[in-house]
Amino acid sequence: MDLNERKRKILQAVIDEYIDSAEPVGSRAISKIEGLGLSSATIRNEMADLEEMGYLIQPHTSAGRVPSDEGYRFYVNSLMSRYRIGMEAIENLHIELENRVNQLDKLIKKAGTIAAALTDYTAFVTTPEQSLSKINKIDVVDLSGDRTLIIVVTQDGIVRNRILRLSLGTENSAKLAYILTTKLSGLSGNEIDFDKIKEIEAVIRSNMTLLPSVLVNILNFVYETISDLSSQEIYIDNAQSMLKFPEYKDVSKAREILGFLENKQNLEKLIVAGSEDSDISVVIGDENGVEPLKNCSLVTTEYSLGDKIKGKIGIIGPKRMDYAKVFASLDLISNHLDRILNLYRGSDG
Amino acid sequence: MDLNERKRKILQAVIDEYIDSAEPVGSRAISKIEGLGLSSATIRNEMADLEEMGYLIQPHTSAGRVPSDEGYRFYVNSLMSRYRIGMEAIENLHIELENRVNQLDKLIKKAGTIAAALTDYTAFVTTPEQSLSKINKIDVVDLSGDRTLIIVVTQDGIVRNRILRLSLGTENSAKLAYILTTKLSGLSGNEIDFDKIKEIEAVIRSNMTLLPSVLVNILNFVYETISDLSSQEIYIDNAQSMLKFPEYKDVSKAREILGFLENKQNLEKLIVAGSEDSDISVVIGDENGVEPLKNCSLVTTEYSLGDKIKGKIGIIGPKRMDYAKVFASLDLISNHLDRILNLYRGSDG
DNA sequence: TATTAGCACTCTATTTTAGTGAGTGCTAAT
DNA sequence: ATTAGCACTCACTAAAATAGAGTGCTAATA
Repeated sequence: MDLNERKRKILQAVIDEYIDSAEPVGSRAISKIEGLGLSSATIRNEMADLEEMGYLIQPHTSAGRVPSDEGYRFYVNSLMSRYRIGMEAIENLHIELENRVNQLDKLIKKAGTIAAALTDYTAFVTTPEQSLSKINKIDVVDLSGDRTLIIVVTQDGIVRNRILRLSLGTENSAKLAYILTTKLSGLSGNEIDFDKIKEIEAVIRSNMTLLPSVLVNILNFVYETISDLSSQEIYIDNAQSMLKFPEYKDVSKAREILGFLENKQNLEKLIVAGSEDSDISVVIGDENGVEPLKNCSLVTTEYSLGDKIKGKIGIIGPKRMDYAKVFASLDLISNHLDRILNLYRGSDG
Repeated sequence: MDLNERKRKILQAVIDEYIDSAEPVGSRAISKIEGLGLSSATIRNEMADLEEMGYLIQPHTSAGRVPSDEGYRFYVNSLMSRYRIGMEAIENLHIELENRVNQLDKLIKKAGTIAAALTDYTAFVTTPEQSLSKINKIDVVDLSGDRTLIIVVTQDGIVRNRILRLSLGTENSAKLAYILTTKLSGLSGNEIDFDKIKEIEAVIRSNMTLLPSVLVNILNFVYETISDLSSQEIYIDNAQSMLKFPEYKDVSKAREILGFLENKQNLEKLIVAGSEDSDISVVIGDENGVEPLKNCSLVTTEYSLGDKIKGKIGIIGPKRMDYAKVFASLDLISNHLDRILNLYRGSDG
């Protein structure tokens, strides 16, 4: 069923107003808005229609209207006006991000912080999913105190390391590093399987003398360290901003949400839920399927590092969040991030 | 001024009770406690004395008593009874920490999580302060897309890296790595000064042909990466537990605290404040000098990695926290952490 | 026919009032 | 020195009164 122009305008006005005030919106407030020129009585009739259509909800008989999830959905898809981010903010973003460009993890984290600052909502970022990242080099360093450090470097500049509790000696370490690098470089984490490991084992056997138990130990560690490549971190920023919304003035609700956000597993579930193939994905209320966040919305977008390696950045906030602003901010940041990350890969900067 | 045995018992009872209930404690409640055998009237007299001495406070005329900061201080220093942690919890701790032993950062983080779980308060951990950590090796890796990765490894197994946006080629990278390692290994971050850098510059000049601007760039990056060694991370765990205490049922207060805890600079200030030379340090209320946390207490202890490299682990909670439990938990964890970290350095594990 | 003014009605939120009870300090008795 | 007894204080709660925002419906109007 289609909405005529007037109904659209009214719906938009109601949602805009509700996003601003968090209070049920009455007909009088809408009738006062410039450019409509309708009396409150007319608005009342229209609002009754919009309620019947499922876009608005009346909390109780003598209250104003509040948008339903469908209302928000319609608003996001077809109604809301674009938000323009100030030049100053863009300038700042530029400076802040450029500053960090030489430390990947910190860059990602910073992007989250900026998203939070720009929107004033809770932001999250995931580190890039690196299971497709190709190995560039493996280093083995002999440490003091009978420990050996294994370092895996990918072509994208990701570094992962683990400490092995045994000593190989400098020479053996170097030899091992050479063998591992030769056999594994150019491969991505998920191309390394049991056969590959067996192959490496054979090469090591024929070039070095190691106790079998030590060898198994080493291979295990190498495998684990490579597996680390596909482990994603999720950072949350500005979580406490949730507390400022009247919808969570009930501390127990706030606690539920913050507790949820503090747990990495929960976030993983949530962020998967937020996946869609469009550029920016919006999950409104119940759609995320996560009980504690049923009154929250989730806006997510992707950034990419190289060809296939992608991470996510997004905003979590109350359903009545300022979608336009959030969209604009995420768009800006993810584009910026893409550009910076690709500068890396392109010509010298 | 000294407290007689009876006053001490009463003060302890009042604080124990208040820690439990968060409500002002009345004379009747104390008189009912086993083993004292005093009427409420007597208790009232004693409590009036304790108030005069500054250990208790009466929120208003007809209310019970609440401990003052001095009261807590006395309680912590001389009154409270020891807390015994269950065998099961110790067992768990053991398992959880052993599991992580091969990834230093994650181990530290995990220790914080366990501290939070054990006490049910907010925990923090700092990564070890590494400015005294000696450099073991410096690696230079030529990446795809005209980028070069510089990796610094310390003898303790700390790895720091940065990406440099220019290409040196494989051969030059190897040469550079060799020179840097030779010149810098065995030195700690704060032993590397301008003269040292000049010295390295000369060596590179005479062994490699690089554009002067490129060379400066490289040296800069090496220096920055080494400086990273002394940058400490601070992790917070279970922050949202603050919300469950009645003292923060006012959301705006809770927000103030959580906002404070989310900011790294704030934490740094706070944790410095928590420094004392004793084994476990306790900062009660105002003592920390930080406005938003004036109703919180801070219990901090140190763990050490190697000889001089130390980090901190601690608990933040309401002033009426269960100090005995927190002490016992931190003690347990820091000892455990020390043991694990020293296993690393001692003989094979 | 679409819009609007007017009005009775509904329901929440705020303020007011009264009442309850935990706790105190003081005094006098033990 | 301790305690029973009592008058008094003050926060908290429940109930009652009030205010006010908003609705739906009807009848008048353009």
